[in-house]
Amino acid sequence: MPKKVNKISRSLLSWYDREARDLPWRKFGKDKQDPYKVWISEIMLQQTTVSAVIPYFNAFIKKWPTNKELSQASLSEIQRAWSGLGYYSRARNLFECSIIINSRFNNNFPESEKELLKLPGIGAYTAAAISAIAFNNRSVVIDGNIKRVISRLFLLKKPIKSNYNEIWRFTNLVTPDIRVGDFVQALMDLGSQICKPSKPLCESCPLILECDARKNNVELLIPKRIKKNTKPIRNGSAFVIKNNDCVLIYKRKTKGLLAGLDSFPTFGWDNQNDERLNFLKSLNTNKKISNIKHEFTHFTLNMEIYIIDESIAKNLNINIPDDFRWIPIESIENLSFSSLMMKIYKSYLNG
DNA sequence: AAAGCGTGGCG
DNA sequence: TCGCCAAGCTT
Repeated sequence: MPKKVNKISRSLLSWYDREARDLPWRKFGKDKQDPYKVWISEIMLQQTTVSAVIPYFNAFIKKWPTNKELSQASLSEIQRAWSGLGYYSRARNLFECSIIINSRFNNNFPESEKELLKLPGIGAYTAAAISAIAFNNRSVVIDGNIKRVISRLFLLKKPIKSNYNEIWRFTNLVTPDIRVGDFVQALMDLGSQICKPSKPLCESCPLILECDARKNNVELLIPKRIKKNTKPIRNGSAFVIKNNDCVLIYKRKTKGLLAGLDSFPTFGWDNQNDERLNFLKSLNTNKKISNIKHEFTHFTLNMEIYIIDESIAKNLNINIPDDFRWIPIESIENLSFSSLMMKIYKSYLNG
């Protein structure tokens, strides 16, 4: 086993030296890692593809090159920079974390996994990843890719969801004492480029001779997958309410779905029971312009889009809450819109 | 501890 | 088309 373990880390690192992707947050060789950039990239990459992250990362770093500058930004600015990327609580936690790093750590990230784990938005994976990649500590890093790679290398048959301890033991076993940051990134690169879930490119894999799943011809059966339940369908209504070339916008509640983001007034789909939106019930909904379908992780949304133009709005006896804002149409791109809201806006433009 | 939380791409 | 998937965290 020690021989196999040694071979794995050496083969993988030499593969990484040849094949590593040149990603904007990566430094190679003797270049020093910037913990701030490692942190931003790791938060953005949570459940998010590399190709989706790259443009957001570049814009983000351009706007806030250091933690000091980020900590002096406003939450809404950061939410706007996050607009469209998804999982928006990440932006809120990122800001809170930035303030802590500024005020308590003088803008220097703590180097230990244990300290990193205490920070908002940083869980087991991210703490280990920052520790390994930014500071080259020998942390055991486990993400979705690594779970799959390790399960195949050692023929671990239990579903990865219920096999954390065993996967940790084997990952610990293969993690080298040097070049830890390169090693964990190599494992993740291998998982995403070669040891893919459905069509692994075993013939190109530097670890093909060490892989127990491959030896037994079961690489496609590992890790074992559990089929998900079918997604429920929800229905809702969204309202583009016009007044003098402005549209009515409000900020969503600070907890739950699309928390704290700007939004058109909507109704009936998100379990928020926001009493500020009660006035929508008295609106005439005869003027529907379109339907929109939008997929969330855990439900499918069918949204009906209505236009309420000023001639109609004027004659209605509605009380619009104080914290709603009339936003000029042309400055709508300055808002922190989710992709759903952007979809509604585009539907309105085409409607 | 299981559920909630986004989005866009892909086969 | 539509289910699956992608460098998880929080409660």
